[in-house]
Amino acid sequence: MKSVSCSDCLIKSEAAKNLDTPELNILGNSCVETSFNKGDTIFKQDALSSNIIYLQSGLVKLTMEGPQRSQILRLKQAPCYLGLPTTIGDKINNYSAVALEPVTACFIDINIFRNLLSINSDFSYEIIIGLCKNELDQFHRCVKLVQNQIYGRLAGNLLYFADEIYKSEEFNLPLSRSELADLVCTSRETVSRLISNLAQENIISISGKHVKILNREILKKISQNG
Amino acid sequence: MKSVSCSDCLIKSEAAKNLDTPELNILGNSCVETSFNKGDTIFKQDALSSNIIYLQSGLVKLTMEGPQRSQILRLKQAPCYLGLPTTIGDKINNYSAVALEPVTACFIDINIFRNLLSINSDFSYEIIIGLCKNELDQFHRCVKLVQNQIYGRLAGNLLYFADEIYKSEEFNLPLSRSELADLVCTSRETVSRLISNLAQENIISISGKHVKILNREILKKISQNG
DNA sequence: GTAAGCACATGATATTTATCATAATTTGAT
DNA sequence: ATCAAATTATGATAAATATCATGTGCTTAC
Repeated sequence: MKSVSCSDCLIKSEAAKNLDTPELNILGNSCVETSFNKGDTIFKQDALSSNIIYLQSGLVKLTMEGPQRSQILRLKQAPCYLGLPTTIGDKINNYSAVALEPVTACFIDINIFRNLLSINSDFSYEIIIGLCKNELDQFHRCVKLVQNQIYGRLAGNLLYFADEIYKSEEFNLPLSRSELADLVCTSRETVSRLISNLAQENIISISGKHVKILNREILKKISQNG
Repeated sequence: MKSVSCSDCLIKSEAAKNLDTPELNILGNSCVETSFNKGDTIFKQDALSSNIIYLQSGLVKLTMEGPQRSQILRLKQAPCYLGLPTTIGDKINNYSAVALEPVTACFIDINIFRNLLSINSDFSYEIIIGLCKNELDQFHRCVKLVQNQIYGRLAGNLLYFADEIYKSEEFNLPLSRSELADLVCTSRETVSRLISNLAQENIISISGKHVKILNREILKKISQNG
Protein backbone atom coordinates (compact mmCIF):
# COMPACT_ATOMS: atom_id res chain seq x y z
CA MET A 1 0.00 0.00 0.00
CA LYS A 2 1.59 3.28 -1.06
CA SER A 3 0.70 6.81 -2.02
CA VAL A 4 1.01 7.58 -5.68
CA SER A 5 1.71 10.38 -8.02
CA CYS A 6 -1.17 10.28 -10.47
CA SER A 7 0.44 12.73 -12.86
CA ASP A 8 3.15 10.18 -13.60
CA CYS A 9 0.66 7.35 -14.01
CA LEU A 10 0.99 5.71 -17.40
CA ILE A 11 -2.32 3.92 -17.25
CA LYS A 12 -4.75 6.78 -16.74
CA SER A 13 -8.41 6.17 -17.35
CA GLU A 14 -10.14 7.85 -20.29
CA ALA A 15 -11.75 10.14 -17.74
CA ALA A 16 -8.50 10.97 -15.94
CA LYS A 17 -6.85 11.98 -19.20
CA ASN A 18 -9.01 15.09 -18.96
CA LEU A 19 -7.51 16.12 -15.63
CA ASP A 20 -4.82 18.81 -15.56
CA THR A 21 -1.77 18.70 -13.30
CA PRO A 22 -3.30 20.41 -10.23
CA GLU A 23 -6.31 18.13 -10.50
CA LEU A 24 -4.10 15.07 -10.81
CA ASN A 25 -2.32 16.20 -7.68
CA ILE A 26 -5.61 16.42 -5.80
CA LEU A 27 -6.24 12.87 -6.95
CA GLY A 28 -2.72 11.70 -6.12
CA ASN A 29 -2.77 13.12 -2.61
CA SER A 30 -5.74 11.06 -1.57
CA CYS A 31 -5.15 8.02 -3.68
CA VAL A 32 -3.72 4.80 -2.32
CA GLU A 33 -2.37 2.05 -4.49
CA THR A 34 -2.90 -1.48 -3.23
CA SER A 35 -2.03 -4.97 -4.48
CA PHE A 36 -4.26 -8.01 -4.21
CA ASN A 37 -3.63 -11.69 -4.75
CA LYS A 38 -5.87 -14.10 -6.54
CA GLY A 39 -8.92 -14.73 -4.40
CA ASP A 40 -8.57 -11.55 -2.33
CA THR A 41 -11.69 -9.52 -1.75
CA ILE A 42 -11.30 -5.91 -2.90
CA PHE A 43 -14.59 -4.78 -1.47
CA LYS A 44 -17.41 -6.69 0.09
CA GLN A 45 -21.17 -6.69 -0.29
CA ASP A 46 -23.01 -5.05 2.61
CA ALA A 47 -19.93 -3.14 3.78
CA LEU A 48 -19.98 0.64 3.80
CA SER A 49 -18.86 1.94 0.44
CA SER A 50 -16.63 4.97 0.67
CA ASN A 51 -14.11 4.55 -2.12
CA ILE A 52 -14.07 4.54 -5.87
CA ILE A 53 -11.56 2.01 -7.07
CA TYR A 54 -9.50 2.39 -10.17
CA LEU A 55 -8.36 -1.02 -11.37
CA GLN A 56 -4.87 -0.53 -12.81
CA SER A 57 -4.07 -4.10 -13.70
CA GLY A 58 -5.67 -7.50 -13.41
CA LEU A 59 -9.02 -9.22 -13.70
CA VAL A 60 -11.83 -9.02 -11.16
CA LYS A 61 -15.24 -10.61 -10.68
CA LEU A 62 -18.22 -8.75 -9.30
CA THR A 63 -20.43 -11.08 -7.30
CA MET A 64 -23.82 -10.63 -5.71
CA GLU A 65 -25.53 -12.89 -3.20
CA GLY A 66 -28.79 -13.89 -4.86
CA PRO A 67 -31.88 -15.43 -3.27
CA GLN A 68 -30.53 -18.91 -4.02
CA ARG A 69 -26.79 -18.64 -4.51
CA SER A 70 -23.96 -16.28 -5.22
CA GLN A 71 -23.83 -14.99 -8.77
CA ILE A 72 -21.12 -13.38 -10.86
CA LEU A 73 -22.62 -10.17 -12.19
CA ARG A 74 -19.78 -9.57 -14.59
CA LEU A 75 -16.03 -9.62 -14.98
CA LYS A 76 -14.07 -6.38 -15.08
CA GLN A 77 -10.69 -6.08 -16.67
CA ALA A 78 -8.17 -3.30 -16.06
CA PRO A 79 -8.06 -0.48 -16.79
CA CYS A 80 -11.49 0.47 -15.45
CA TYR A 81 -13.31 1.82 -12.43
CA LEU A 82 -14.87 -0.55 -9.92
CA GLY A 83 -17.74 0.21 -7.70
CA LEU A 84 -19.01 3.41 -9.25
CA PRO A 85 -22.65 2.29 -9.19
CA THR A 86 -22.49 0.86 -5.71
CA THR A 87 -20.48 3.69 -4.16
CA ILE A 88 -22.42 6.55 -5.74
CA GLY A 89 -25.80 4.83 -5.92
CA ASP A 90 -26.01 3.52 -2.35
CA LYS A 91 -24.31 3.87 0.99
CA ILE A 92 -23.68 0.15 1.21
CA ASN A 93 -22.02 -2.11 -1.32
CA ASN A 94 -24.62 -4.00 -3.30
CA TYR A 95 -22.00 -6.47 -4.52
CA SER A 96 -18.45 -7.70 -3.87
CA ALA A 97 -15.32 -7.48 -5.99
CA VAL A 98 -12.82 -10.35 -5.88
CA ALA A 99 -9.46 -10.57 -7.65
CA LEU A 100 -9.18 -13.45 -10.14
CA GLU A 101 -5.45 -12.89 -10.56
CA PRO A 102 -2.86 -10.55 -9.02
CA VAL A 103 -4.34 -7.08 -9.16
CA THR A 104 -3.26 -3.53 -8.47
CA ALA A 105 -5.89 -0.95 -7.68
CA CYS A 106 -6.06 2.66 -6.55
CA PHE A 107 -8.50 3.62 -3.82
CA ILE A 108 -9.98 7.07 -4.28
CA ASP A 109 -11.97 8.72 -1.53
CA ILE A 110 -15.51 9.34 -2.70
CA ASN A 111 -15.40 12.99 -1.63
CA ILE A 112 -12.28 13.67 -3.67
CA PHE A 113 -13.90 11.88 -6.59
CA ARG A 114 -17.04 14.01 -6.25
CA ASN A 115 -14.91 17.11 -6.12
CA LEU A 116 -13.20 16.17 -9.38
CA LEU A 117 -16.58 15.51 -10.98
CA SER A 118 -17.72 18.98 -10.01
CA ILE A 119 -14.64 20.92 -11.12
CA ASN A 120 -13.94 19.15 -14.41
CA SER A 121 -16.89 18.57 -16.69
CA ASP A 122 -14.90 16.59 -19.26
CA PHE A 123 -13.88 14.16 -16.54
CA SER A 124 -17.49 14.00 -15.44
CA TYR A 125 -18.78 13.39 -18.95
CA GLU A 126 -16.36 10.52 -19.52
CA ILE A 127 -17.65 8.93 -16.33
CA ILE A 128 -21.21 9.33 -17.59
CA ILE A 129 -20.31 7.71 -20.91
CA GLY A 130 -18.71 4.82 -19.05
CA LEU A 131 -21.78 4.31 -16.88
CA CYS A 132 -24.04 4.36 -19.93
CA LYS A 133 -21.96 1.81 -21.81
CA ASN A 134 -21.92 -0.41 -18.74
CA GLU A 135 -25.67 -0.33 -18.51
CA LEU A 136 -26.04 -1.25 -22.17
CA ASP A 137 -23.63 -4.17 -21.66
CA GLN A 138 -25.62 -5.21 -18.66
CA PHE A 139 -28.90 -5.19 -20.61
CA HIS A 140 -27.39 -7.34 -23.32
CA ARG A 141 -25.87 -9.76 -20.87
CA CYS A 142 -29.13 -10.09 -18.96
CA VAL A 143 -31.16 -10.80 -22.09
CA LYS A 144 -28.72 -13.48 -23.18
CA LEU A 145 -28.67 -15.05 -19.72
CA VAL A 146 -32.41 -15.29 -19.63
CA GLN A 147 -33.17 -16.31 -23.19
CA ASN A 148 -30.32 -18.56 -24.21
CA GLN A 149 -29.96 -22.07 -22.97
CA ILE A 150 -26.94 -22.96 -20.94
CA TYR A 151 -25.08 -24.41 -23.88
CA GLY A 152 -25.35 -21.06 -25.62
CA ARG A 153 -24.36 -19.07 -22.57
CA LEU A 154 -21.31 -21.21 -21.94
CA ALA A 155 -20.23 -20.93 -25.57
CA GLY A 156 -20.74 -17.17 -25.43
CA ASN A 157 -18.59 -16.82 -22.36
CA LEU A 158 -15.80 -18.94 -23.81
CA LEU A 159 -15.79 -16.63 -26.83
CA TYR A 160 -15.79 -13.68 -24.44
CA PHE A 161 -12.61 -14.94 -22.81
CA ALA A 162 -10.97 -15.56 -26.16
CA ASP A 163 -12.03 -12.28 -27.76
CA GLU A 164 -12.23 -9.72 -24.99
CA ILE A 165 -9.96 -10.89 -22.21
CA TYR A 166 -7.12 -12.94 -23.68
CA LYS A 167 -7.38 -12.08 -27.39
CA SER A 168 -6.25 -15.58 -28.22
CA GLU A 169 -7.81 -18.90 -29.21
CA GLU A 170 -5.94 -20.48 -26.34
CA PHE A 171 -6.02 -19.43 -22.71
CA ASN A 172 -6.21 -20.54 -19.10
CA LEU A 173 -9.63 -20.17 -17.55
CA PRO A 174 -9.40 -17.70 -14.64
CA LEU A 175 -12.37 -19.43 -13.01
CA SER A 176 -13.05 -22.79 -11.44
CA ARG A 177 -15.90 -24.88 -12.80
CA SER A 178 -17.97 -23.72 -9.90
CA GLU A 179 -17.27 -20.06 -10.64
CA LEU A 180 -18.01 -20.67 -14.30
CA ALA A 181 -21.35 -21.99 -13.13
CA ASP A 182 -21.94 -18.77 -11.18
CA LEU A 183 -21.06 -16.82 -14.31
CA VAL A 184 -23.42 -18.62 -16.68
CA CYS A 185 -25.96 -19.16 -13.91
CA THR A 186 -26.19 -22.89 -13.71
CA SER A 187 -24.82 -25.76 -11.60
CA ARG A 188 -21.24 -27.04 -11.44
CA GLU A 189 -22.34 -30.38 -12.79
CA THR A 190 -23.97 -28.92 -15.87
CA VAL A 191 -20.85 -26.89 -16.65
CA SER A 192 -18.71 -30.03 -16.39
CA ARG A 193 -21.03 -31.94 -18.66
CA LEU A 194 -21.27 -29.26 -21.32
CA ILE A 195 -17.54 -28.62 -21.35
CA SER A 196 -17.03 -32.35 -21.84
CA ASN A 197 -19.53 -32.31 -24.68
CA LEU A 198 -17.82 -29.42 -26.42
CA ALA A 199 -14.52 -31.26 -26.13
CA GLN A 200 -15.98 -34.54 -27.41
CA GLU A 201 -17.36 -32.76 -30.46
CA ASN A 202 -13.92 -31.26 -31.07
CA ILE A 203 -15.26 -27.74 -30.75
CA ILE A 204 -12.79 -26.97 -27.98
CA SER A 205 -10.01 -28.90 -26.32
CA ILE A 206 -9.74 -28.72 -22.57
CA SER A 207 -7.22 -29.90 -20.04
CA GLY A 208 -7.76 -28.64 -16.53
CA LYS A 209 -8.16 -24.91 -16.93
CA HIS A 210 -6.42 -24.71 -20.28
CA VAL A 211 -8.85 -24.09 -23.14
CA LYS A 212 -8.22 -24.05 -26.84
CA ILE A 213 -10.92 -23.11 -29.30
CA LEU A 214 -10.82 -25.56 -32.21
CA ASN A 215 -13.95 -24.64 -34.12
CA ARG A 216 -14.86 -21.02 -33.64
CA GLU A 217 -17.63 -21.08 -36.24
CA ILE A 218 -19.66 -23.74 -34.49
CA LEU A 219 -18.98 -22.21 -31.09
CA LYS A 220 -20.35 -18.92 -32.40
CA LYS A 221 -23.46 -20.62 -33.76
CA ILE A 222 -24.07 -22.32 -30.43
CA SER A 223 -23.62 -18.99 -28.69
CA GLN A 224 -26.18 -17.29 -30.92
CA ASN A 225 -28.82 -19.97 -31.32
CA GLY A 226 -29.11 -21.01 -27.74
CA MET B 1 -46.24 18.53 -30.05
CA LYS B 2 -45.42 21.93 -28.64
CA SER B 3 -42.51 23.95 -27.36
CA VAL B 4 -42.40 24.38 -23.63
CA SER B 5 -41.24 26.74 -20.99
CA CYS B 6 -39.17 24.57 -18.70
CA SER B 7 -38.91 27.22 -15.99
CA ASP B 8 -42.68 26.95 -15.43
CA CYS B 9 -42.59 23.17 -15.40
CA LEU B 10 -44.01 21.77 -12.18
CA ILE B 11 -42.60 18.30 -12.63
CA LYS B 12 -38.92 18.98 -12.94
CA SER B 13 -36.52 16.10 -12.53
CA GLU B 14 -34.22 15.99 -9.50
CA ALA B 15 -31.43 16.95 -11.86
CA ALA B 16 -33.33 19.84 -13.47
CA LYS B 17 -34.06 21.35 -10.06
CA ASN B 18 -30.40 22.36 -10.06
CA LEU B 19 -30.77 24.43 -13.22
CA ASP B 20 -31.10 28.22 -12.93
CA THR B 21 -33.44 30.30 -15.08
CA PRO B 22 -31.06 30.92 -18.01
CA GLU B 23 -30.21 27.23 -18.07
CA LEU B 24 -33.88 26.28 -17.98
CA ASN B 25 -34.41 28.60 -20.92
CA ILE B 26 -31.68 26.85 -22.88
CA LEU B 27 -33.51 23.64 -22.13
CA GLY B 28 -36.92 25.08 -22.95
CA ASN B 29 -35.84 26.48 -26.28
CA SER B 30 -34.83 23.11 -27.63
CA CYS B 31 -37.32 20.97 -25.82
CA VAL B 32 -40.43 19.59 -27.46
CA GLU B 33 -43.31 18.13 -25.51
CA THR B 34 -45.14 15.24 -27.15
CA SER B 35 -48.07 13.02 -26.22
CA PHE B 36 -48.32 9.32 -26.88
CA ASN B 37 -51.17 6.86 -26.69
CA LYS B 38 -51.08 3.40 -25.25
CA GLY B 39 -49.07 1.19 -27.55
CA ASP B 40 -47.21 4.04 -29.27
CA THR B 41 -43.50 3.64 -29.75
CA ILE B 42 -41.53 6.52 -28.23
CA PHE B 43 -38.23 5.43 -29.66
CA LYS B 44 -37.24 2.32 -31.50
CA GLN B 45 -34.38 -0.13 -31.25
CA ASP B 46 -31.79 0.22 -34.06
CA ALA B 47 -32.89 3.76 -34.90
CA LEU B 48 -30.44 6.62 -34.54
CA SER B 49 -30.59 7.99 -31.05
CA SER B 50 -30.36 11.74 -30.89
CA ASN B 51 -32.64 12.77 -28.05
CA ILE B 52 -32.80 12.39 -24.32
CA ILE B 53 -36.41 11.96 -23.29
CA TYR B 54 -37.86 13.25 -20.09
CA LEU B 55 -40.95 11.27 -19.20
CA GLN B 56 -43.36 13.73 -17.59
CA SER B 57 -46.30 11.42 -17.04
CA GLY B 58 -47.25 7.86 -17.73
CA LEU B 59 -45.80 4.37 -17.74
CA VAL B 60 -43.43 2.99 -20.36
CA LYS B 61 -41.83 -0.35 -21.12
CA LEU B 62 -38.29 -0.71 -22.42
CA THR B 63 -38.01 -3.71 -24.72
CA MET B 64 -35.06 -5.37 -26.38
CA GLU B 65 -35.11 -7.93 -29.15
CA GLY B 66 -33.31 -10.95 -27.75
CA PRO B 67 -31.90 -13.95 -29.58
CA GLN B 68 -35.19 -15.82 -29.13
CA ARG B 69 -37.89 -13.26 -28.48
CA SER B 70 -38.57 -9.71 -27.44
CA GLN B 71 -37.98 -9.00 -23.78
CA ILE B 72 -39.09 -6.26 -21.44
CA LEU B 73 -35.92 -4.90 -19.83
CA ARG B 74 -37.82 -2.86 -17.29
CA LEU B 75 -40.74 -0.54 -16.78
CA LYS B 76 -40.18 3.16 -16.29
CA GLN B 77 -42.63 5.40 -14.54
CA ALA B 78 -42.75 9.18 -14.78
CA PRO B 79 -41.03 11.33 -13.74
CA CYS B 80 -37.76 10.01 -15.12
CA TYR B 81 -35.39 10.16 -18.05
CA LEU B 82 -35.62 7.62 -20.83
CA GLY B 83 -32.84 6.56 -23.08
CA LEU B 84 -29.88 8.04 -21.26
CA PRO B 85 -27.80 4.86 -21.58
CA THR B 86 -28.73 4.22 -25.16
CA THR B 87 -28.38 7.82 -26.35
CA ILE B 88 -25.13 8.60 -24.57
CA GLY B 89 -23.64 5.11 -24.68
CA ASP B 90 -24.18 4.33 -28.37
CA LYS B 91 -25.14 6.01 -31.61
CA ILE B 92 -27.99 3.61 -32.16
CA ASN B 93 -30.81 2.70 -29.82
CA ASN B 94 -30.11 -0.61 -28.12
CA TYR B 95 -33.75 -0.92 -27.08
CA SER B 96 -37.23 0.47 -27.71
CA ALA B 97 -39.56 2.44 -25.46
CA VAL B 98 -43.32 1.87 -25.77
CA ALA B 99 -46.11 3.68 -23.91
CA LEU B 100 -48.27 1.41 -21.72
CA GLU B 101 -50.77 4.19 -21.09
CA PRO B 102 -51.20 7.78 -22.30
CA VAL B 103 -47.85 9.47 -21.87
CA THR B 104 -46.36 12.94 -22.15
CA ALA B 105 -42.67 13.28 -22.78
CA CYS B 106 -40.18 16.04 -23.55
CA PHE B 107 -37.59 15.47 -26.26
CA ILE B 108 -34.26 17.12 -25.50
CA ASP B 109 -31.59 17.35 -28.13
CA ILE B 110 -28.51 15.43 -27.03
CA ASN B 111 -26.21 18.40 -27.74
CA ILE B 112 -28.25 20.70 -25.53
CA PHE B 113 -28.26 18.04 -22.86
CA ARG B 114 -24.48 17.67 -23.10
CA ASN B 115 -24.14 21.39 -22.85
CA LEU B 116 -26.16 21.44 -19.64
CA LEU B 117 -24.05 18.63 -18.23
CA SER B 118 -20.91 20.64 -18.91
CA ILE B 119 -22.07 23.98 -17.49
CA ASN B 120 -23.85 22.74 -14.38
CA SER B 121 -22.04 20.18 -12.26
CA ASP B 122 -24.92 19.69 -9.83
CA PHE B 123 -27.17 18.78 -12.74
CA SER B 124 -24.48 16.46 -13.99
CA TYR B 125 -24.00 14.81 -10.61
CA GLU B 126 -27.71 14.12 -10.24
CA ILE B 127 -27.64 12.41 -13.62
CA ILE B 128 -24.70 10.30 -12.46
CA ILE B 129 -26.54 9.31 -9.30
CA GLY B 130 -29.56 8.33 -11.37
CA LEU B 131 -27.45 6.19 -13.69
CA CYS B 132 -25.79 4.48 -10.73
CA LYS B 133 -29.09 3.69 -9.05
CA ASN B 134 -30.43 2.33 -12.31
CA GLU B 135 -27.49 0.01 -12.67
CA LEU B 136 -27.95 -1.30 -9.14
CA ASP B 137 -31.65 -1.92 -9.86
CA GLN B 138 -30.67 -3.69 -13.01
CA PHE B 139 -28.23 -5.97 -11.19
CA HIS B 140 -30.86 -6.92 -8.65
CA ARG B 141 -33.48 -7.54 -11.28
CA CYS B 142 -31.13 -9.68 -13.32
CA VAL B 143 -30.14 -11.83 -10.35
CA LYS B 144 -33.78 -12.41 -9.46
CA LEU B 145 -34.68 -13.24 -13.04
CA VAL B 146 -31.97 -15.81 -13.30
CA GLN B 147 -32.19 -17.41 -9.87
CA ASN B 148 -35.86 -17.40 -8.98
CA GLN B 149 -38.32 -19.73 -10.57
CA ILE B 150 -41.11 -18.28 -12.59
CA TYR B 151 -43.60 -18.48 -9.75
CA GLY B 152 -41.32 -16.25 -7.68
CA ARG B 153 -40.68 -13.80 -10.49
CA LEU B 154 -44.37 -13.43 -11.21
CA ALA B 155 -45.16 -12.89 -7.55
CA GLY B 156 -42.36 -10.33 -7.31
CA ASN B 157 -43.69 -8.39 -10.27
CA LEU B 158 -47.24 -8.37 -8.93
CA LEU B 159 -45.88 -6.89 -5.71
CA TYR B 160 -43.90 -4.41 -7.76
CA PHE B 161 -47.09 -3.19 -9.41
CA ALA B 162 -48.87 -2.94 -6.08
CA ASP B 163 -46.03 -1.28 -4.20
CA GLU B 164 -44.12 0.81 -6.70
CA ILE B 165 -46.50 1.65 -9.50
CA TYR B 166 -50.05 1.77 -8.16
CA LYS B 167 -49.45 1.89 -4.40
CA SER B 168 -52.60 -0.14 -3.89
CA GLU B 169 -53.56 -3.77 -3.29
CA GLU B 170 -55.91 -3.50 -6.25
CA PHE B 171 -55.01 -2.38 -9.75
CA ASN B 172 -55.43 -3.00 -13.44
CA LEU B 173 -52.50 -4.74 -15.07
CA PRO B 174 -50.99 -2.43 -17.70
CA LEU B 175 -49.76 -5.48 -19.61
CA SER B 176 -51.36 -8.32 -21.53
CA ARG B 177 -50.55 -11.88 -20.49
CA SER B 178 -48.10 -12.03 -23.34
CA GLU B 179 -46.33 -8.85 -22.22
CA LEU B 180 -46.31 -10.15 -18.67
CA ALA B 181 -44.52 -13.19 -20.06
CA ASP B 182 -41.94 -10.92 -21.69
CA LEU B 183 -41.46 -9.17 -18.35
CA VAL B 184 -40.90 -12.31 -16.27
CA CYS B 185 -39.19 -14.07 -19.16
CA THR B 186 -41.41 -17.04 -19.76
CA SER B 187 -44.18 -18.14 -22.09
CA ARG B 188 -47.76 -16.82 -22.27
CA GLU B 189 -49.09 -20.21 -21.28
CA THR B 190 -47.03 -20.44 -18.14
CA VAL B 191 -48.15 -16.97 -17.04
CA SER B 192 -51.78 -17.97 -17.55
CA ARG B 193 -51.32 -21.14 -15.55
CA LEU B 194 -49.51 -19.50 -12.65
CA ILE B 195 -51.98 -16.65 -12.43
CA SER B 196 -54.78 -19.22 -12.30
CA ASN B 197 -52.93 -21.06 -9.55
CA LEU B 198 -52.46 -17.92 -7.49
CA ALA B 199 -56.16 -17.20 -7.85
CA GLN B 200 -57.19 -20.76 -6.94
CA GLU B 201 -55.11 -20.59 -3.79
CA ASN B 202 -56.83 -17.31 -2.91
CA ILE B 203 -53.55 -15.42 -2.92
CA ILE B 204 -54.84 -13.00 -5.51
CA SER B 205 -58.14 -12.52 -7.27
CA ILE B 206 -58.07 -11.84 -10.97
CA SER B 207 -60.67 -10.88 -13.49
CA GLY B 208 -59.30 -9.91 -16.87
CA LYS B 209 -56.65 -7.37 -16.13
CA HIS B 210 -58.00 -6.44 -12.71
CA VAL B 211 -55.84 -7.80 -9.89
CA LYS B 212 -56.44 -7.73 -6.18
CA ILE B 213 -53.86 -8.98 -3.73
CA LEU B 214 -55.62 -11.09 -1.10
CA ASN B 215 -52.68 -12.56 0.80
CA ARG B 216 -49.68 -10.32 0.66
CA GLU B 217 -47.68 -12.41 3.15
CA ILE B 218 -47.76 -15.55 1.07
CA LEU B 219 -47.16 -13.62 -2.13
CA LYS B 220 -44.07 -12.11 -0.55
CA LYS B 221 -42.80 -15.51 0.53
CA ILE B 222 -43.30 -16.88 -2.97
CA SER B 223 -41.46 -13.89 -4.36
CA GLN B 224 -38.50 -14.44 -2.03
CA ASN B 225 -38.20 -18.21 -2.02
CA GLY B 226 -38.54 -18.80 -5.74
C1' DG C 1 -76.71 -11.96 -35.90
C1' DT C 2 -73.03 -14.35 -37.55
C1' DA C 3 -68.41 -14.98 -38.73
C1' DA C 4 -63.68 -13.93 -37.99
C1' DG C 5 -60.07 -12.71 -35.14
C1' DC C 6 -57.83 -12.22 -30.83
C1' DA C 7 -56.57 -12.87 -26.01
C1' DC C 8 -56.64 -16.13 -22.64
C1' DA C 9 -57.03 -20.81 -20.40
C1' DT C 10 -55.77 -25.51 -19.87
C1' DG C 11 -54.47 -30.35 -20.83
C1' DA C 12 -50.80 -33.56 -22.71
C1' DT C 13 -46.19 -34.24 -23.89
C1' DA C 14 -41.28 -33.36 -24.55
C1' DT C 15 -37.10 -31.08 -23.26
C1' DT C 16 -33.94 -28.88 -20.41
C1' DT C 17 -31.68 -28.72 -16.39
C1' DA C 18 -31.26 -29.35 -11.31
C1' DT C 19 -30.38 -32.54 -7.92
C1' DC C 20 -28.63 -36.63 -5.93
C1' DA C 21 -25.19 -40.18 -5.90
C1' DT C 22 -20.81 -41.83 -6.84
C1' DA C 23 -16.42 -42.09 -8.98
C1' DA C 24 -12.24 -40.15 -10.75
C1' DT C 25 -8.74 -36.78 -10.69
C1' DT C 26 -5.95 -33.15 -9.00
C1' DT C 27 -3.80 -30.62 -5.29
C1' DG C 28 -1.60 -29.85 -0.99
C1' DA C 29 0.44 -31.19 3.29
C1' DT C 30 3.19 -34.09 5.85
C1' DA D 1 5.88 -40.57 -2.04
C1' DT D 2 1.40 -40.99 0.38
C1' DC D 3 -2.73 -39.75 2.12
C1' DA D 4 -6.50 -36.42 2.85
C1' DA D 5 -9.13 -32.89 0.97
C1' DA D 6 -10.83 -30.45 -2.69
C1' DT D 7 -12.20 -30.23 -7.38
C1' DT D 8 -14.10 -32.23 -11.34
C1' DA D 9 -16.65 -35.77 -14.08
C1' DT D 10 -20.56 -38.53 -15.04
C1' DG D 11 -24.69 -41.45 -14.56
C1' DA D 12 -29.59 -41.77 -12.89
C1' DT D 13 -33.61 -39.49 -11.62
C1' DA D 14 -36.86 -35.78 -10.78
C1' DA D 15 -38.65 -31.24 -11.36
C1' DA D 16 -39.67 -27.13 -13.87
C1' DT D 17 -41.09 -25.28 -17.88
C1' DA D 18 -41.57 -24.94 -23.02
C1' DT D 19 -44.16 -26.45 -26.68
C1' DC D 20 -48.03 -28.23 -28.98
C1' DA D 21 -52.88 -28.78 -29.26
C1' DT D 22 -57.33 -27.51 -28.36
C1' DG D 23 -61.00 -25.05 -26.33
C1' DT D 24 -63.50 -20.85 -24.57
C1' DG D 25 -65.06 -16.34 -24.34
C1' DC D 26 -64.98 -11.63 -25.93
C1' DT D 27 -64.71 -8.06 -29.39
C1' DT D 28 -65.25 -6.20 -34.03
C1' DA D 29 -66.79 -6.00 -38.73
C1' DC D 30 -70.00 -6.69 -42.05
